Amino acid sequence: MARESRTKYAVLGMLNQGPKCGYEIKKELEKSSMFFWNESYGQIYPMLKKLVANGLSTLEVIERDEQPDMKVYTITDDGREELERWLRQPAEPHPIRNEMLLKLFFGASTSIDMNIAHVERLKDRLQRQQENLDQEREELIDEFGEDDQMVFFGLLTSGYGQTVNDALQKWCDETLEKLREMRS
Amino acid sequence: MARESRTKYAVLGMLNQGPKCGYEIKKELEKSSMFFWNESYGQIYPMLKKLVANGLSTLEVIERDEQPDMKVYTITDDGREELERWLRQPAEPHPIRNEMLLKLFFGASTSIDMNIAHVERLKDRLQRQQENLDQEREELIDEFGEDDQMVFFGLLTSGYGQTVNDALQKWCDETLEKLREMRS
DNA sequence: GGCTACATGTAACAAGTTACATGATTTT
DNA sequence: AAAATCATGTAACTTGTTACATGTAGCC
Repeated sequence: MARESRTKYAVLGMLNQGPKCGYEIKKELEKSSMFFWNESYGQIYPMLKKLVANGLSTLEVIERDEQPDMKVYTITDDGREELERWLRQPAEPHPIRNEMLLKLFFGASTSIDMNIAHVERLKDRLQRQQENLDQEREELIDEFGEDDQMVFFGLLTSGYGQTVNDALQKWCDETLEKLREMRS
Repeated sequence: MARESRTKYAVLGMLNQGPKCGYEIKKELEKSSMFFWNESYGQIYPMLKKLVANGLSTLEVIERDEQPDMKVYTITDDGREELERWLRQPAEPHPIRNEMLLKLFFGASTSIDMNIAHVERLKDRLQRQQENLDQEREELIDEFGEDDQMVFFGLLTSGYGQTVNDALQKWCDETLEKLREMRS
């Protein structure tokens, strides 16, 4: 996609939290509290190499016997500057694709039960996400305390997720009711 | 992206609402009430050609003097079957990328005012979207009435948007308050 | 014995955006 | 006179996913 990639900033931002290897970055992004971003290994590893080539990160190779080398990346001052420059820029809204809503929108072409099933699956996913979000919020506070700068912002984005999650669970319930009414 | 494309079903679904040309499909998808999906011309036009080649749509060329031909596509029974087969399949959650939240998450690396500006821009966008959503909901009901099958499902997806929009406006207000407290 | 976690990477491929080309008509 | 809307399309390009390759260590 010709849309300019944000992978660089996602990775720089992660490294700015502290030195990490590619695997750790991926693990972080897979947490429920990072619901708003994702990157694949196919993006992360080449980007890390590129960051070092451009002086935005340094690399320390940790050799471990019998296990593959671990590559720990550390952000440089230039890297931090690049990150901060991006942070000052307004965010561009990314186009959305929600398959569940697309199916529901065309729902007149299938049975009510099919539509109900789509909404129920969403509700299940929301409930699981909510539990994970709650758990990770607690872990975050336990580990760093509430006054930590990073925790403060983590709680803001986590709160966004919780807000949307709550609202959507209600929408699911209301929608399921309307669909069940339709059926009878 | 190796992830299987849903463009085919988005286009088929649109054609199922009635015969349309590529331009009209794009216009429909640009409406605020279609916030949950997007396609570019670069996807739509080649897909329409492919649908005809696969017998999922027929094509009628309307010649107009001095203006370029208009190509009106009509879904076939095979196309309708293909759409219905997809509607019966569970929806896969699409990965999300929200640049604004990524910036806020890394917010400790910039000034509070920058973070406030990000949230304020989101709030503006939400307000505009809300107005459009309200307007389009009214137009939909005025044009087809509340009992129409298509309208029923359109109102469900529109309601999803309104629910999230409401919740997010509240989140913006709360977040702005927290950020302003931080500043002092 | 098999599964999961740890750890790095790449190549092939698919998907999707943007910019361009073309040109009439309608609105501002 | 300029800008937007109507209308079709493609080529170049970027982005991003998936599948694969490789191997250890620890757990059930």
